[in-house]
Amino acid sequence: MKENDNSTEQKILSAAEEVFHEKGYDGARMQEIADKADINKGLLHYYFKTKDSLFEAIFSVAIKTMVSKIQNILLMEIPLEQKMEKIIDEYMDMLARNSALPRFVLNEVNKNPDNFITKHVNKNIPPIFAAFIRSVDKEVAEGKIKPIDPRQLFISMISMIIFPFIGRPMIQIIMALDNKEFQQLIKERRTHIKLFIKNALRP
Amino acid sequence: MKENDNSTEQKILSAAEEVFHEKGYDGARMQEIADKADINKGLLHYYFKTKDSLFEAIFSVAIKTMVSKIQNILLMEIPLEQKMEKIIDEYMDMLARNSALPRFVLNEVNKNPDNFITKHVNKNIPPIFAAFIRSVDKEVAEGKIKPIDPRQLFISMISMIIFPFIGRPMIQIIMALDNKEFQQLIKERRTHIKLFIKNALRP
DNA sequence: GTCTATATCATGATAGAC
DNA sequence: GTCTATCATGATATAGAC
Repeated sequence: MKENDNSTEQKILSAAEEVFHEKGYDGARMQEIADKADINKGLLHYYFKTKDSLFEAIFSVAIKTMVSKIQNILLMEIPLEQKMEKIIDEYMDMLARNSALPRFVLNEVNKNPDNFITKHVNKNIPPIFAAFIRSVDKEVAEGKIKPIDPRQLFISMISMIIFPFIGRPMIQIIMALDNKEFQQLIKERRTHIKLFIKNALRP
Repeated sequence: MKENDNSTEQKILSAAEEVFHEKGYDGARMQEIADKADINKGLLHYYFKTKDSLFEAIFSVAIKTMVSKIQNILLMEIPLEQKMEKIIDEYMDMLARNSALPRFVLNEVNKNPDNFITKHVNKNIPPIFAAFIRSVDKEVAEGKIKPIDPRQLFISMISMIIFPFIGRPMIQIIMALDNKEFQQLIKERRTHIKLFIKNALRP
């Protein structure tokens, strides 16, 4: 990193990340970002001419955080079960540190899928996923796991990992959990997901 | 229903539902709702004095749609497996008809959990969920299913049902699916989820 | 680079004619 | 009930002094 972490630009980016992640593009206010960065609106516009340009800076990092980790693990030359366990562990670690991230990204992508594709999508994602399909199909053919649609398996795994962070307040209400109890549940969750998938796949 | 479906109020509510579900509270514009209802802003404010009051009308229906179905099924006196299968079938049917609903509700609840609790939560939800816990524990004790934390099981089931509707554009990109292929995947999904859970739980 | 002041514009909301 | 016209506010963005 050649930038000073306490540089004005860095303060702006940190503040903007916080506000955009929490409130989304529509709910975010340039004034609030300026306040949180401890500068005034004029200076904020000096660094980022428009709200859009500031948003793009935040969003591109967010989308990268969301996809690159999975992408890297999918590319590793390790057995399927280890691959899935690694995704579960590392993705849940990342989400525990950035719990507002998935809601933010999924929302903004939904609001403007085309912009998302043209500006932010890595063209070699589908081939990487195709490799996942092949490795599942191979294990099925070898009788190591029960027959299953690899796409459904992948969606189920991702769903079980991400959803609790999006549905948190609802889950807490339904199950009458305070914050500490919810944290504990999340902590235990990676073990649950691994075992759940393993059991579902056993022949 | 004693109301005329083509009454002005009904046209407003339909338009508002569409706009709020799609864009959320912050992104929704009274002008767009008026346009979609084919009236002008003045008349819109005559029926609903503030944006907030109109939002509340839409949100209270949305939250009810999200929770009442599960609630009703959980109250039925049927075996656990049937209960879960019924939730999967009926919830996926409902979401297929209202695909923007979960993102909308989860987002707004997240933005203001307290308001959600005080205004919209049915106080007897936690007891209903406690009954689900008991029925899972019972089946575990009888050796009919593998030992499992009922809360994790419930979260996993709900995650697998709801997430695809929230993560749709991302899933389509990663898997390179067009709209028709995605619809087909969703159609097959209920079978997948039922079998996946059944397999995971078999002793 | 940083600040204050201001322009510009969009949006929610109201007033009043019909 | 329905419309047009208008207000008041607040948000993005710019201009210009230091």
